[in-house]
Amino acid sequence: MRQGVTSNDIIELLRDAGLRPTRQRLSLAWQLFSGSDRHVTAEQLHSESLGQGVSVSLATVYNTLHQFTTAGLLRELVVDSGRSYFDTNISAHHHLYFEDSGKLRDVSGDNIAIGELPALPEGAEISRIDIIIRVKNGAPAA
Amino acid sequence: MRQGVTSNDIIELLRDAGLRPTRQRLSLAWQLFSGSDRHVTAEQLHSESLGQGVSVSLATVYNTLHQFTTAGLLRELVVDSGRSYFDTNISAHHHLYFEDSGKLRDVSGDNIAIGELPALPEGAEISRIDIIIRVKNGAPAA
DNA sequence: AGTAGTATTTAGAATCATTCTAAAAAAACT
DNA sequence: AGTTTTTTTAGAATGATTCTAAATACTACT
Repeated sequence: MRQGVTSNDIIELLRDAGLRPTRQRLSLAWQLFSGSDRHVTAEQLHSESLGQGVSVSLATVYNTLHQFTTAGLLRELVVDSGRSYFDTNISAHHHLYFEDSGKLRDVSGDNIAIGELPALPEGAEISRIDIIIRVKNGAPAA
Repeated sequence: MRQGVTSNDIIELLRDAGLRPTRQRLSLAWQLFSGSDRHVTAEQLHSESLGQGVSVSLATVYNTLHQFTTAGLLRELVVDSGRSYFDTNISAHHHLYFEDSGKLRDVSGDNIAIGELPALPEGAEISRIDIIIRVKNGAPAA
């Protein structure tokens, strides 16, 4: 998300999503949306909050991440079994996953073309296409 | 995998993987590799075994699935957070995931073209590309 | 501002898939 | 048969996540 985000922008973001601007939601939204795009786990976001002196419970972090996801502000990413990442970049794109470090990096959606798919059953609808390029031996370039 | 698999084929499969043909490995390998391709979870395979009167512990099912995966007989699939699927089809292909039912279906790798990727860091290597097409409202066609 | 009513947060318990542990059982080797 | 090595196992442990029910914070209304 763009730079120069104000706290009013964050309040509005929440209001538009139908979520009351509580202390904890404001703080979490600020962490997620005021800088550049991020990929975070619930645990990460939680300890980041505590580190900044903002007290939020882990349960609230989970609740909030799911609310943001439902509101379309985040995209949930399943990359390895056992933990979920949340991506603040909700535009069409894919991921490079560094297996050694557990880090993720975005890949533009333009680089990948999907050809014809098998016919889907009656009434079925594609909700999303996830592409994960798994990389070993190497950390993401800064 | 092809039809007409004999128990000798299964024994050889295990031997080639450097795994002793124990009662439980034979039984699990038979369930996995004697018919057509499958996508299973550890729990599924475990209760299937019990249902057939073959007693195997859940720990052994997990161990065996991982051994088979390491030996290249299976491919582990992460499709939703919290559980792993194992796919007996190890050729290049992708997946249709039916979110409602949790069922998976193979999609030929030919239908998807990957264009140019961002340069990978020094020494990094692509270990796998996973493509999951998530479908809602609809079960897989028989 | 005060208060009623609803939404949110929270600590801690509960859950679920998975992994670990250390002991028992099975297989292989001599 | 006896010894060594591998495998299996029950049950405990782990770790991420969800649930629960009580406490707290927001909002709207007077």
